[in-house]
Amino acid sequence: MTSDRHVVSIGLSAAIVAVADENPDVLIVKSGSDALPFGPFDPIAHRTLESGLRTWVGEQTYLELGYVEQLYTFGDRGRHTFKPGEGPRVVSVGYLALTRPTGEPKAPDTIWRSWYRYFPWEDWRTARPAVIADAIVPALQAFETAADAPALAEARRDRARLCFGLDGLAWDEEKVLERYELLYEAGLVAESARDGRTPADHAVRLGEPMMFDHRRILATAIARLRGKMKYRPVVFELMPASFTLLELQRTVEAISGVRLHKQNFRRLVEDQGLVEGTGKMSALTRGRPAELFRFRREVLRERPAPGVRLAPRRVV
Amino acid sequence: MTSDRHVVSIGLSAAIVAVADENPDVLIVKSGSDALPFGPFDPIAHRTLESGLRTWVGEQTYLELGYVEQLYTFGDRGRHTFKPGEGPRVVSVGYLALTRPTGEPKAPDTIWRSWYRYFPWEDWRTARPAVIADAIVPALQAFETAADAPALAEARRDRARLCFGLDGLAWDEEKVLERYELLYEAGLVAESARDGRTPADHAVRLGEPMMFDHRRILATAIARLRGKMKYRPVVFELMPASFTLLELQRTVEAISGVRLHKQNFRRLVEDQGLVEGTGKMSALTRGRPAELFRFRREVLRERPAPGVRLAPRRVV
DNA sequence: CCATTAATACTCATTATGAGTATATATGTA
DNA sequence: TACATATATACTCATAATGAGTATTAATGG
Repeated sequence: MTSDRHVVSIGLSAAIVAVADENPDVLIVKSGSDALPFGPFDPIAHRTLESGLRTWVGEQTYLELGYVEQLYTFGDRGRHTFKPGEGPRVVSVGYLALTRPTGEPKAPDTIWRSWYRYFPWEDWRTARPAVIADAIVPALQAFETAADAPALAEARRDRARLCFGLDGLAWDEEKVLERYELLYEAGLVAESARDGRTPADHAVRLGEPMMFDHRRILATAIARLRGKMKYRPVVFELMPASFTLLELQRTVEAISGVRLHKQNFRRLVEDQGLVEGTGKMSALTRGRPAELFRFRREVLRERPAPGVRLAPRRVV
Repeated sequence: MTSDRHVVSIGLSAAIVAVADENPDVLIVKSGSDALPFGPFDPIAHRTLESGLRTWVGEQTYLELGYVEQLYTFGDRGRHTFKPGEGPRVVSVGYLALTRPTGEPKAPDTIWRSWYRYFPWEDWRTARPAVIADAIVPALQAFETAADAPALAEARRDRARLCFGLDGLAWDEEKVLERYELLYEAGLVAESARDGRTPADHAVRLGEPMMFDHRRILATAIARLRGKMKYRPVVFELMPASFTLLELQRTVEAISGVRLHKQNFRRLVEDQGLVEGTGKMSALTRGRPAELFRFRREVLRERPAPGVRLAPRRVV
């Protein structure tokens, strides 16, 4: 049934995320270009893919992973650098893992980096990122014009509008992967030329590139986390045992990339029973001291889909 | 980097779904026990996993797949029947595919079957399925009692409550996989004993079993479709070019397994701009003739997340 | 003392949702 | 023909959820 021509090897990659100082950090291995921690799956040693991942991530990064979620399995030829003849084809399984901030990583050549370094157009917390109007919109317009059929041009135009919220359409913070794939197809990220998809003479190189298809995996991870957060209390995997409501809000904002309405956020989070006051006060604030809250685990037993639905603030 | 001990072979399985006569049918291959169409991924012939899937599904079932979505990659040892020594370990990638009803399948040993045959507890359209009160609740109670620690017993109790909507909790039609996994762990499905997870002398064998981990893949497919339908117009992949609003509603109900409030469903679907009237009337109804509608493709360019959010009917 | 910063408590309009009622238009049959 | 039955479609109405504030309180640093 399974002859030799069918064998592949499986690579496991993890987007390991922590939020520190209001930045959504991802663990990066510096090996030439930036890479996600990754390693081969050993079918003899490990019963499941996830246990394989946990093991070598532990060995390689000295991190104990808490929350782990499988994202997607990528098998595209041409988006992985292993050349034909160098052994079996690699199929990569991407994972999202959450952890609390740890300070400097203990493993060599490993650092925490804000994911907005790789996706500068995704951070709308202070303002609409300038790169959108300055570089993305004109480049996508050129991509539209370069289409060899009117229907294709229109389709490209529609994609651009929906992905980047043009012509008054709303910005959808969950469309991270759609945006990256559009930029990839339009030849606006370095990986696109590297994979031979577009000529190497393009001028626009948006965001920091990553090794193999790791930026695509990271885009998938961000999108999944932004969505999941709204109906599962996963943010608390990133928080310390007690925190102020503003700290919680800043964490949600760091991930979603948008600012929220403070009073409504508080109402939401309390009415849903996601947190409970500890009675203690935070000492480290500037204004009026805030109460420290903790995650109410019981919410998992009460509500079918408890999460931090976003209550965005009007754009000022 | 990738030595021989790391090679595996990849199996692709597809839950191919069509709705006919108000039944959510899935394409089944009869080969001993019921199986999903599956085949090995050939890394030499195919550029992507999805193109590999489309090719051999086309060859094996004579179906042209329209909508295809990757579900999950399972690598568990012990949930796949291939024994050690029989070649490389198989990692299976599950897919969901949607198609319009085709009548009898053309491929040999292939039939359409309602998915509720495998998940009888998931069909709440006429009433709460009797199997829940008759078999599931008592068996899960026994499973709770059999726990060797009070904390474990309580955790099992909570899972049962949340999964099956006990003690007045709401039924969440999306928790299909959670329910199946709970029944699997509790030894209440045939696969559990087959995999050696539970003693073979258990009396309860809920639903029709499937080969390998195919029932788990199907559970994942149902859950994904039930969720996705609410924010993406995927139902229309299952509908003919024109249809009455009741036909559309019956399709949504077949998938979700719950009855909807007719007037509110109509309001939702029209206000969202998901459909538009064709001006023609349906001839095949019993009561007052209904207008025929068609899917408004433009909705994809207008709304960020158009879908059929469920407006459930009060349980009578 | 007061400007600044943040926390927390309320208010209010608008929209979305759930559950109907009312009426219209077919078919089949007494 | 009249009416029972089955749908389709149009409206209504109360309640809940959401978005956008205003108002008040409590700290710190000159």
